[in-house]
Amino acid sequence: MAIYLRILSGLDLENSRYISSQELGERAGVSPAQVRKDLAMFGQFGKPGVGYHGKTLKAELKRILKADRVIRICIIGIGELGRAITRYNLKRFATEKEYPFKVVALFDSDPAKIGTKIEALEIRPVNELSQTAQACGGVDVAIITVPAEAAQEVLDLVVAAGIKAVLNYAPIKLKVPEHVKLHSADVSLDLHQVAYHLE
Amino acid sequence: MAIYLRILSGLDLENSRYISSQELGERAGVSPAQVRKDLAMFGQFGKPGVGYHGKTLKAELKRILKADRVIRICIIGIGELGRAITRYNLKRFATEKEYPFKVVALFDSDPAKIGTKIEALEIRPVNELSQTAQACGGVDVAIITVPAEAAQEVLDLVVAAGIKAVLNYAPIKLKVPEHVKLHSADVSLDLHQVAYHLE
DNA sequence: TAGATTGTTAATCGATTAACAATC
DNA sequence: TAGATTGTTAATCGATTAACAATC
Repeated sequence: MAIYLRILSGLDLENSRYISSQELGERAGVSPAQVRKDLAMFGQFGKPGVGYHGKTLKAELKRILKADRVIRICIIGIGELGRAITRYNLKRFATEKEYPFKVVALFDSDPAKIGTKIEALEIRPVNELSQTAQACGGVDVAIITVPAEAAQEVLDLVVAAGIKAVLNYAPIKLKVPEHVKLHSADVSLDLHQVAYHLE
Repeated sequence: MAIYLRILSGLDLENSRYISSQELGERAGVSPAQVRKDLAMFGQFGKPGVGYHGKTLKAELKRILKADRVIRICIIGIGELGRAITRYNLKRFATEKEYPFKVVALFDSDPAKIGTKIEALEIRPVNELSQTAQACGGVDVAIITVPAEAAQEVLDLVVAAGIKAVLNYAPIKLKVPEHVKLHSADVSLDLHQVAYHLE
């Protein structure tokens, strides 16, 4: 679904712009039938014979993806990768009117880092995650960029703080309770994946 | 497959250590049947009644995943993310005896960056990708961490240089010829994905 | 031998695609 | 009206799981 929103965001949507499942599918790299099925899951947004009204569909997708409001994220583990993701998100949020992800808190366990800042955002101690998240007005999504050894422990803190969605970049398989959504991305697993097709 | 190798690497493999599809599946988060099917694709590595010999299976997996030799990677686009991935890989390669991915070249288009170094590795101009890759002894995998606007152009250079495997971190859908393996990872798409499950 | 676990085949499940009546 | 395209149902495809003979 997110890919459709991105495509619509990248398009010049005059008021009269309609887009067919055919065109949307081509741009997204999926079949027209797939597009129609995906969208039909959430309602009847299309008009037979013309397609989907661009502006309307975009608004609907934003609603469905919760991208019609600010989504508050925190980043835990401010090493190279954490720093990169932090800067990337701060910049996009400041620059792009439509980018809904706002970094609201940073955490690390290293006393030397605590108190230092990235842009205007201070790094806080990870063991105070729950209180800090509360104090800064709530966190929707946590991004974990700590070493593999610390990841499960950190994730448990995240769950305890009541955060319901997590993106994990530590190269390890993590356990979460049913009600928490976890997605893991793993650079070295991806590298193996493509390397496997060599020769 | 890569996940099985990681699990075996994390295990203390005495010579008498055998592991069953049951145990391997539990650790990987897949069914025993799935494990057996995956492994059987590449040969008969198991012994009925006992399971898979740890050391042997690990060696086989390394061979299959091409992880029994150094895999040479280059990183194109040395912004925050490129720098983070570079440092991460340089460090792992230097530290972990078994980590097969060696960063051998860095590229950027910014004249201010060209000639500067990360650790001992100099940043080279991206338009000389082909020659530089050749000169430094060949590149197996390219990692693209340039802005979305430049990604397709850079990928075309990568393909022209004869590189057969690419990891893309730019938030855009790229086109490659059939014979090139492309895998894309996308932080903001992942964020939308988990955010979608909020509430 | 009895118990365990493989590799593989058959059965199940889910996801993708094709097709088409409805309709703009 | 004729042409286009939707939403949905039926058909296809592929992937996962169950089951079991073979065998260590």
